Amino acid sequence: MSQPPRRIAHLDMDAFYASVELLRYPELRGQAVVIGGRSANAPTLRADGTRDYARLRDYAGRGVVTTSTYEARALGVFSAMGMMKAAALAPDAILLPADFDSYRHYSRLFKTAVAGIAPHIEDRGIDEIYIDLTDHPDETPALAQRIKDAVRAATGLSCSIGIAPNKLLAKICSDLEKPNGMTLISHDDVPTRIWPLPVRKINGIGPKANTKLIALGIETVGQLAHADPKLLQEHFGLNTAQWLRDVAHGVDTRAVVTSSEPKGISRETTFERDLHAKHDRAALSDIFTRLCVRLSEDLHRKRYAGRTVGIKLRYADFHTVTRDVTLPQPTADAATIRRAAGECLRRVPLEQRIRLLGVRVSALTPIDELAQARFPVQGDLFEQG
DNA sequence: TCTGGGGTCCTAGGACCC
DNA sequence: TCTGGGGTCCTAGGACCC
Repeated sequence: MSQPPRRIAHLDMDAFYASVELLRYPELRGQAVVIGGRSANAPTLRADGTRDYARLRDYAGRGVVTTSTYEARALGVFSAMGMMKAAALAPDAILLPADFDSYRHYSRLFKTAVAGIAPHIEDRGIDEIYIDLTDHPDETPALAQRIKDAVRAATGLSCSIGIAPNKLLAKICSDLEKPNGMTLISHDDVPTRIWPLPVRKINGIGPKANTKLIALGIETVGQLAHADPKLLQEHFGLNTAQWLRDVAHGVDTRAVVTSSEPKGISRETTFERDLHAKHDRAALSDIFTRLCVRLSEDLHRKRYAGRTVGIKLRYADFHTVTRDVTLPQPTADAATIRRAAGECLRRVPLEQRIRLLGVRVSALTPIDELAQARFPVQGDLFEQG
């Protein structure tokens, strides 16, 4: 029994953070604008009422580009690029600090607007969603346009939509005609529309796999589709090789998942300058404690407790280590997290300077479920004793 | 001019239990 | 006196995504 093809949309907001900033500062429209860095760069108001914006060239210190306008991208400035490199490429670009509260606000607005039309939504972060339109009565192009119009009406922002028989293809499609794009493909379009694309366009093929594939002479999705299965298996293992072949043929059976529980909650920070465990002991200890307190606050706000407490350390040479410990009972308490994380820290080499410290709680349980389970659990303990 | 912060999933080895 | 497989939990690291 073959299923009728599904109708899956991927909706991606166009240059989301930068576009939200342009709503607030419309005079910047058409200019190269970069969001990122540490938050000392907010525009200041001059006496005559005009704004004084920081320029990328004025930036000094650590940090990466969070996002940029299409004008900045034309100058070679993209997400995740180091700020100093971006400043070398586009010294005159406007620099704005990220304002995540504002982005979350617009995120809620656009998701609510879509849900009013098609409620079967999978959240994929602040600026993108999958929508299962299979059971929606409307015709596809009109429906996609309706969704785009609703997002625009709710936020003033444009988005790009890809609609395809599965999430893999919908995701690739939403990127094909950005910004303000709408791309519909069927499975039959895979050879003409997908095979010419570089393998890196596939969600799940990152920098490492890309480099390996290119070394094997595989640059396009079509070449991947026709690659020798044994060759792929030798270099990627059985599971990944099978997955690579499936995605190259546009095959993806993953469902649109409308709700999920978080697996872990974490806080981390990269220092302004690298710190040494002995030399900067007090400063490090202070940062460590503050991370634990903020993590505890996050856990309480989201109503989760976790049994596994872990740390992450990044050394000056960027080498990263993690340690974790599992407690007998879930916790959200700052002092308990701090103690457990402190134990983890003692199991890690501390000769080299450190650039990043992080704390994480995983193996989560909702606090409300915990409250109901607590008494029976303690009863069991008493019976043993 | 070195590379943020928040996540998910996968792999792999060892402990431990049946 | 040595030897099974399977299952689950814990820990560490890595790739990847937004």
